[in-house]
Amino acid sequence: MTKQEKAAAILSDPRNQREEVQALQDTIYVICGKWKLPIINSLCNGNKRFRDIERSIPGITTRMLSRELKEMEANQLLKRTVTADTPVLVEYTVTDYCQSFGDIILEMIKWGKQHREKIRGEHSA
Amino acid sequence: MTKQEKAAAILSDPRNQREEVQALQDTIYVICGKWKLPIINSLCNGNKRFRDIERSIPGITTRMLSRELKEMEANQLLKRTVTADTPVLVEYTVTDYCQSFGDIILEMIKWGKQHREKIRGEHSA
DNA sequence: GTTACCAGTATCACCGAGTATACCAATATG
DNA sequence: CATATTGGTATACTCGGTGATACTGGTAAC
Repeated sequence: MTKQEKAAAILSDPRNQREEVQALQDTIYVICGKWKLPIINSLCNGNKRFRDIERSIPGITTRMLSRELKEMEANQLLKRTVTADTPVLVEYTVTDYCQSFGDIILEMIKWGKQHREKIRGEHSA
Repeated sequence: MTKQEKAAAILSDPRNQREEVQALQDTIYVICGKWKLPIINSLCNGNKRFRDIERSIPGITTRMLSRELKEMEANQLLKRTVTADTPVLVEYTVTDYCQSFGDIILEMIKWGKQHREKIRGEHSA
């Protein structure tokens, strides 16, 4: 069974749909919002400091970054570490738990690029 | 190169960050929203007619269904077919392209289930 | 001719996510 | 001293996704 066949099978099996849709909506709930995945992506790119993350995500405001970081920390998707030296240094890192998102992020990046190409190609055609 | 290595390589390449954020946000935009997945679910369950889909999704309004169907058609996630007979018959079906979303959906289902387990485990612990 | 179904549109309104902008306390540099 | 950076908060605002409700134009059965 190929991945595609498996996908097709799951998508067309009525008996599992409720559970599948529930799991999907759980995942969507966790990642929804405009900035959570870009933030995870930025952290995975090696950014740890608040301003570094902010600069690495075009268009985000300090307010939204602050809010999202707080919420994601509460959801155990990332860890906030303060080194008590002066000047105070704050570092954000993704948790192991968050790393399990890696596969999804890659698939979504892949799909997003393909999609952009596809839609653009057909508009110009 | 393993999947993990590939992931690490992609996630740690700073040059592609803007493009990746864009791709991510595109994908998020396409699947987020309250009704898109339930609609795909309904279509996969065999519903094709507007009123059938509407009835199969508790709480959706004709307005939202209409809007979402239009948008998803524009994103080529589904196809709208009109048989010109009287009375006019309109049928919606998911496209092959929508099936290409399968990989992401599978990853998200997998993660959602894991997440549910994790949360449950921690609350009972 | 009244009621009901189909495939939608049209208006009005709410509300929360997201934006813009300014500000704060601390540290550092010159 | 002035200015800049870090790690954020506070306040006010906008905007679009969503909801509620009503309506249209056609077909059809009773």
